[in-house]
Amino acid sequence: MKKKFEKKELINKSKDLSDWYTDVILKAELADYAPIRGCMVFRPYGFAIWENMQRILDSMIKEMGVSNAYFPLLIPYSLLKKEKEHIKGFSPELAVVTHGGGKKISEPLVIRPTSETIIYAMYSKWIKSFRDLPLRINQWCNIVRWEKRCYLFLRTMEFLWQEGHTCHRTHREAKEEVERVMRMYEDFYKDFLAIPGFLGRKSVSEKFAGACDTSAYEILTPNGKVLQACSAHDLGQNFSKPFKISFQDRDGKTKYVWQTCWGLSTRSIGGLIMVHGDDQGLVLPPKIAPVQVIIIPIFGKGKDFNQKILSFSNQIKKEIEKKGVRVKFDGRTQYSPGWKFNEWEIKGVPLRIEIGKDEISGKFLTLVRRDILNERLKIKNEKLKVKVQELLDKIQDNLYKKAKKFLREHTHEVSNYQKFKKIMRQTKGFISAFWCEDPKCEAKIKEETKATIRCLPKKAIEEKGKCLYCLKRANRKWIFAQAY
RNA sequence: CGGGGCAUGGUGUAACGGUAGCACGAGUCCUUUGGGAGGAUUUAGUCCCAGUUCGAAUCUGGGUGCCCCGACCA
Repeated sequence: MKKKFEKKELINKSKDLSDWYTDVILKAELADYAPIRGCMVFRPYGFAIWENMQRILDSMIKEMGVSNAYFPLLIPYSLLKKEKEHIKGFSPELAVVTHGGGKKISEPLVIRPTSETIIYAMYSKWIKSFRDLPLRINQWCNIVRWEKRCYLFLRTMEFLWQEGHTCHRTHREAKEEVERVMRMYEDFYKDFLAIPGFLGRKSVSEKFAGACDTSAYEILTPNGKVLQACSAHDLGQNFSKPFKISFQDRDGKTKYVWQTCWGLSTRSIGGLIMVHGDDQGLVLPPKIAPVQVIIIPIFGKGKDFNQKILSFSNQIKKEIEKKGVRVKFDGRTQYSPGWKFNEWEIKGVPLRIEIGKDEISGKFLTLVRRDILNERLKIKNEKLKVKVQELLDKIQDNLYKKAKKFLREHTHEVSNYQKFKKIMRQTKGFISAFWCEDPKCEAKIKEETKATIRCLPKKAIEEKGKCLYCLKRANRKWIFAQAY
């Protein structure tokens, strides 16, 4: 049947990803533009996604033994200056407070672009002995970076994230921490957001300002560009020296601590939207969907009849709720069932239950999966509770498999630079290729193809090969892609 | 920040320098409800600041915001 779309018509995802992206965010009521350049408002539905992510990740962080704390939003400029690479990396995007209480203040205060400096100023006070180590703290907060070009969720001037900051007695311990955290992030992305990706180490030119080593999880979006989904940094002693975070070790000697920091931001919501969405709108993985099941009544003639529909729907809702499923009933009478179907499809609710005359008289229910829209499932009433959970699990699983398939189809092994250029011009995606690890080759490749080094995969092995660009000897295959 | 485009009710659009119109939405009432319901009725607008002009949505300058392409970034 031909649909006559008049309201909330979505732009085709495949036709124009970036228009679709903005459109679906506004129409699904995830977010809206704020009256401040580059800033966005998280609307309740969008914020609920973030709250679910926070809840899950927060418990994972705590399970690792890291505690939450909170540090100030404002950072004295002098503190921020202490680590040279760090200030150099961040100074172009700082928001600075110069006036307070109507007067110019003597030392400008910076709104945190990240909290290393303010946190480490405190750490130097708190750490005295090897017995104080490891010190592992996380904070959930907002960040401001004066970005030139903004994009809902993916790049806004203010964003929300968690940042973990740890101090260790040895470099080895710090490195282990980075690995542990990256494993946690990978699990989070795969198991909850259903997003596969590449985990690995950054090249020198791509690492965090002030880190000696950066690890990241890179995910693929439908247009072949990739997103850095989160990262963890081995800071070495780059910060502990200028910030004087030192301790007396067992041997009586004073040593500087070895540090790590790691973060995951609301950018991940942008990735989630892009990876799973389709022409009908959002498709949310059940594990993080604010509403997992939507019940839509199909009213008819007569008060008694509609009352029956209402009470039956309510009974179904309660039954499902008992199993801990997030379920909502849309009893609005001003909209037709068809209108509601479309509405909740845009919002990406994983499972829909329709309740009308057939359901209240029969012994079955009608269910529709968001990831397979053209199929109406008939479920026996008594099997509902089991089936709902089973279907939610299947949807979660299916979304991951689909994304994984797309990732596999868009990951290429390439040894020839001409072919590399051709892929970057056409489908893009991830390219695995030998690189001699000379930044000059890296820069040239970027200039000529827009592809940058995303990471050296964790699973990479030592092999013999030739650099994609200069043909000199190379020992490892790196992952290239065009970044968002 | 460099290059390009755009800005009209809540949304999408129209109007030669001369009456701001249409559709959707929203409000009220009635009839409807298994894939974006219908009728009646009401409602609301030229992004901001200057300038040109008898007269500006329209022309000029500046600002702001959004989109696209570059540089930067989680």
